[in-house]
Amino acid sequence: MAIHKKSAFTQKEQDLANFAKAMSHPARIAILKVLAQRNECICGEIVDLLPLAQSTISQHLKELKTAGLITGTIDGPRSCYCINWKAFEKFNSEFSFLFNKLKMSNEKACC
Amino acid sequence: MAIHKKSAFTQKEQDLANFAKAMSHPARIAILKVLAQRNECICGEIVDLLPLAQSTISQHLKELKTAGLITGTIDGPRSCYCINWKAFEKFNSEFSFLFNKLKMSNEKACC
DNA sequence: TTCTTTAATCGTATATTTGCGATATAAGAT
DNA sequence: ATCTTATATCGCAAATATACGATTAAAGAA
Repeated sequence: MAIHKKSAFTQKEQDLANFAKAMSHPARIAILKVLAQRNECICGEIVDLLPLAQSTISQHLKELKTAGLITGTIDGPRSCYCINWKAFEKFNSEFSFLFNKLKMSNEKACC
Repeated sequence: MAIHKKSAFTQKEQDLANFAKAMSHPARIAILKVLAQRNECICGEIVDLLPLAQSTISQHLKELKTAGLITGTIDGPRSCYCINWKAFEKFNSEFSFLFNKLKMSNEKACC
């Protein structure tokens, strides 16, 4: 394919897509669930909860962090991760704006 | 990696992930936007609106349809696609349930 | 029937993701 | 200083996704 054309779309489209992409793997959904359930920051406990190797979990955490869905601070030999609620609010409102609001005026389905 | 471990997660986690995956590309976000804006079913008009080849658009449409985000009916030599609002409602409620509801009891951030 | 139009599918090249083991890093414990 | 524990990163193999041109299919128009 030579070139990815993602940059040919608007920033909002890319932002929404990136957020969705970060959630596009069940392991990452599961990680977010754990982080959301426990208010306290979690680190390697996730490794015990999920059926994946430590390095793989670490990689998923990195992706979530890069995408801005979670925050993470290094705390000695262990790391601490938390849900970035602000990012979810933003996604939720953008998402709703894009689809729910439009739905209001277009309720009738056609096919 | 040999094996994908997606099946090791719950059905809900997989469903959410699949929905998110369908939206994880700006082209598909853009397609959904077009379908949401025009109440009427769109087909090849999308090809004129997006900077991608016809075959690529068709592939994205297929993915959206397979994931259940849109419906499509063949209408002679042209096809008709529409947003599947029900699927979005379901996603929205699952998503909110997973994160917004939990947020209520865990407002304080930790890191 | 043959031509045209519209959209799906095939084949293929390249990019990205997923996953793991091995290794590196960094701080506390001994 | 050495050992231990917890994470991150590297390197690699396999799976998927992205994109396009070429081809196919299917229905209306000529």
